[in-house]
Amino acid sequence: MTGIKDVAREVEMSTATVSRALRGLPGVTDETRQRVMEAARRLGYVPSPSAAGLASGQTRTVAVVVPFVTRWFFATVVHGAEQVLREHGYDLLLYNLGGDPDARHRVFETSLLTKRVDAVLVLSLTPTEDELTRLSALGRPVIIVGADIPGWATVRIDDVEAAAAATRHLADLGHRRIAYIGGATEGVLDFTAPTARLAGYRRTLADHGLPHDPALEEDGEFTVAGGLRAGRALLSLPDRPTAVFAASDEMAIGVLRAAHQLGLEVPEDVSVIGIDDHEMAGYFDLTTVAQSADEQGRVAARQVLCALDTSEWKPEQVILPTELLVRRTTAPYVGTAGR
Amino acid sequence: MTGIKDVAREVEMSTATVSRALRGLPGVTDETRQRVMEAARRLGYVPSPSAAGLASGQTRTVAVVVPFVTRWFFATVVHGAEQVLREHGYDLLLYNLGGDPDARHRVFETSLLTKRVDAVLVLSLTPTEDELTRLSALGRPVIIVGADIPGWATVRIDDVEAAAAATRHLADLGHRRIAYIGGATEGVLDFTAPTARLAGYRRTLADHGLPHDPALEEDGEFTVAGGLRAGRALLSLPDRPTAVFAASDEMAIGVLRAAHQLGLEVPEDVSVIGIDDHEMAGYFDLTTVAQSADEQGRVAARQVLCALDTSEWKPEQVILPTELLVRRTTAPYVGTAGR
DNA sequence: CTGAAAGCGCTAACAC
DNA sequence: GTGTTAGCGCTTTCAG
Repeated sequence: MTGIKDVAREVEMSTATVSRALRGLPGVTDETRQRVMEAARRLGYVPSPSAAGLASGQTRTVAVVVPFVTRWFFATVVHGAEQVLREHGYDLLLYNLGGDPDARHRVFETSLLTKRVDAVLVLSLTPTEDELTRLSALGRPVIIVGADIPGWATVRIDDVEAAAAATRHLADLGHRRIAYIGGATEGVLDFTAPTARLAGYRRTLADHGLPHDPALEEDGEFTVAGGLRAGRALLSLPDRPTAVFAASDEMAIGVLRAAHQLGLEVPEDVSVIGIDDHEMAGYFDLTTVAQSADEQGRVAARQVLCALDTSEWKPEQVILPTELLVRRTTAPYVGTAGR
Repeated sequence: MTGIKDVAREVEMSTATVSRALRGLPGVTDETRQRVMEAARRLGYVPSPSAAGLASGQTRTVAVVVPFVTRWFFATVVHGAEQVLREHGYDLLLYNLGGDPDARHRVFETSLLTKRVDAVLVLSLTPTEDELTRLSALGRPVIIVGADIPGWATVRIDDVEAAAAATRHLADLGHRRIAYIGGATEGVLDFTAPTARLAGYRRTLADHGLPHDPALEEDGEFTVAGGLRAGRALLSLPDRPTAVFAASDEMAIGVLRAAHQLGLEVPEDVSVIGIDDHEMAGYFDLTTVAQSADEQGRVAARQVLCALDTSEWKPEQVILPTELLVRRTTAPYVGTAGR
């Protein structure tokens, strides 16, 4: 394997100069740099990240901890982050918890992260106190995406407001029995979004003077399957809701399916709205409160890069905008006469 | 940062012994190992992968090159692979091409892979001759998932047979005008699956003595959007097909949507079948030829591990089974009377 | 079973 | 601008 030494010998210079030239550091003549690059290319020089890492203490790698890569939101954030990291020469180490409580434990516990990455991106999880301690112990920038953890650098949307916007849309259409499908507000894999969205829903109901009926709140586990189940339960109610707000598009799609199975028309019999603007939302004409997962990934990655080359970096909370996208699964409430 | 030296000093032994003990190598008394482990834990010792990598030449990291993390199949394969790799102490470096031709070029061209990973997993791409050369030049195990590259280690399904099974199912139901929606058989990101599936479709048509109508073959780009577009085109034909075989569930879902938009009932007016058993397939009652992406990821990861600790490893081609899952989007052809 | 010592390939002060 | 010189923190012969 040809190393930096070989290149140095080839151009009859010291390895230090070669190293500087190759990395684009100042203090090297343009001509020298040219010769070095040329020689490196000719010799087929390939740098050793291990050696560089050992010597410099920087791995040019960032860890991304994700609950489930298979979920649209997470995959998309990873996609966005990878894009800008790669662009800046950083590699992305994927830690997929996959719903396995042990995996989560292992990742944080045995800090495999240490000495392996320059920074960490945590997606949507609410780290426990203990995990936060370990994360700060890393002494490296940590950016949290999709969760609101006070005091930490986060990139997310305003979940309360997103849910409020969805609920408001339904209320403005005249709906009075508005159901909510969310997710567990605690558990092994806990997120802050479910709690915030539920709060936004309830607050809006109150704001509009609408009664709060606990029977209209269901857990849809943030999956299509869960949304289908919850939707079926809700829409089979004797006094069923005329509108359903699902806290994610995947659950909303499940509700659409549930309505179909029960022979209900959307939006004639029931309005449905989600959150996300999932890639499939458009094909279902699903009205939703759009957020850009991609952008959240990119912004988070930029935060990482910024943290990495700003000596005195301080955690920042950035909130990305959401937008109500009215498509065709929501319609004005027309009373029972409309059916 | 406490290193191996600190642990050595603590137990009053050489770093060599500590290293051996920590890695579970033979030639260390049980008692010594106990003391070392204990001391390491107490001191909060964290190994440095860079140092270990530099000294041993092994990074305990495998690269996974994926066309689009956001696509169900790829995300699921990654999920499966990550699971077994992590279990065996390997990290997963994600290279997401994201449809960017430059990205692809960069990943293979500037062999960032070298000296950085112990093995490479390539998902679905058909590497070019040049890329294959570079891959072999790595001198490391390379496993290809979801593509048929003769001479290389691959893990995949029999795409020809999967497509044949789907087509056969439709033909057996009495359909004679069976459309096919696939993907480009060449391009920047080219896969072998589209070609194989098209072949399976055509072959089965011929086997059943059904005419081959080029007008019934559309490109759906393997996305819901593409499937919707292709489905709309196909189902708007004057003499429209009575059944549509989409080479992926995502496209099939697009077709379902197209049918709905055109006011056609599935399966009464048109039968639809896909391939994958995508997580959403069940909710659409989509008949499909199931493949386990998860399992392909796991098997591929096991191949990697095997290759890594078998000195004389030879590439193996493993083909995983598929299964026709008849749900409710396909039905017997009942002639025009049925409409 | 354990230890000594020589690197692995590069970076970073510090000289010149 | 460029060279010299120490390491970075491990693993790995080779001795004992």
